[in-house]
Amino acid sequence: MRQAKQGSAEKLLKAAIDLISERGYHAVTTQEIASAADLSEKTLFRHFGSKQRLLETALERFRYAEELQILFNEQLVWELEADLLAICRKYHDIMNHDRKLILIALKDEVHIPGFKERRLQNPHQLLTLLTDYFITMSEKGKIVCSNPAMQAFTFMMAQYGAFMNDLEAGENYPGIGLEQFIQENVKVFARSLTIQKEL
Amino acid sequence: MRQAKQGSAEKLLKAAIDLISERGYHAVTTQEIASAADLSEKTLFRHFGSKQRLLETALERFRYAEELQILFNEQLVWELEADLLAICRKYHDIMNHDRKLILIALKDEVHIPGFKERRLQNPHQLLTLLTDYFITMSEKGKIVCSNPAMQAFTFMMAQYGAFMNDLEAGENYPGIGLEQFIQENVKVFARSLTIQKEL
DNA sequence: AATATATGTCAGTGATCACTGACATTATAG
DNA sequence: CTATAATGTCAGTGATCACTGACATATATT
Repeated sequence: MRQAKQGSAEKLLKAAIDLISERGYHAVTTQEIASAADLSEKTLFRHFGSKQRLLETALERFRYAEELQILFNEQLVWELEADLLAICRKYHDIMNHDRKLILIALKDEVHIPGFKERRLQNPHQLLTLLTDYFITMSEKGKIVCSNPAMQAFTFMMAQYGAFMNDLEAGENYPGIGLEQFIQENVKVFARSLTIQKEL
Repeated sequence: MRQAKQGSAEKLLKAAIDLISERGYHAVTTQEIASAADLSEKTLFRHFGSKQRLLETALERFRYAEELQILFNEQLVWELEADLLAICRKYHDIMNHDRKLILIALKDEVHIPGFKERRLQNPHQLLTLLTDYFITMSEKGKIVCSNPAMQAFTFMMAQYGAFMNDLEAGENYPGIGLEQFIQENVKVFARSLTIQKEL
């Protein structure tokens, strides 16, 4: 029955993430989590010892930032619009993967040590990589970029806003989809960075 | 003792907002709220009847969108960069005023009817007003704007992202302040909208 | 002084919840 | 067949929490 144990723990973790991300830690009972996993409450406590420990274990599933590194190391073509598009898509990809965990962190009724730091690792890394990208592009003479760090941040914030908007309510703004937004935003940035300022 | 009653209800509402926005509805007890307001738990229940009703009353404090309307009606000078700056500042002003309520809504462990709608009223209105502004500016020949609604949305998302970033953790990104971000973002947009696309 | 109003104290109720111990069941592995 | 591991059932325990009723107190108005 070894695979049975594995399966049970997984089911419990998934149920916990699903329920807690929707309704919050304190609003979900251990009984509910166990039922959602088709297991008894007893099994939950045998596996994790406490409700808090269950959540902590669940949060360790948070995705790390390697994918982003790979993208920047290998998949860029040094053509502004194409690269920004690729970066955007990877960003939303990663964020969507962690969707429910981000929701839990947002509600954050429970303090889990080190979790906030891990959550922030991705955006921080993206900021660094994007800043370096802008600098290099600037050196290559392909863009005009007076303040790379700030412009990288600005670009990131737009993505973050769109993600949060989508996360919170799905369709707050009828007729405006994420993909459309990404394309428009990339265009705005590309246009702004590829021309001389002449006011 | 009429002003005393007024004062007590206010104190309770403020305490409720403060505590619940920080730790969530279920994590805060009525006892704590009462103590924070320097009143007895009994007084809380005499005023509001239930914990839920207390929160509902507190959330009715949500600011309405008149200020935004006034800004667009009276305070624009039809000069892109100046207007975008003014709009940004007013936006963050309003959002910051509702900061704690937005946090509560984000955690949203309690379903309060009609609250989500009220919360979304502001951004929706801003989107409409900003779109109209872009259209008019385009007609005046002051900007080149192919897709006003989408570009207004894009501009808004950047502001929203920056606000949420600030809301969540204050100083996630050392050395980058909100005001700097606003200025840079306005520049990026202004540059993108004031030139011909020539790719 | 008399009345009304806002608040406090205190002791308690009933519900819920995280968590436990004792014991039974099922399945698998050796 | 037997030992072991995973799960279930059931009946709890102790703590916490929203909420209440009875009664007292303080203050202000008339």
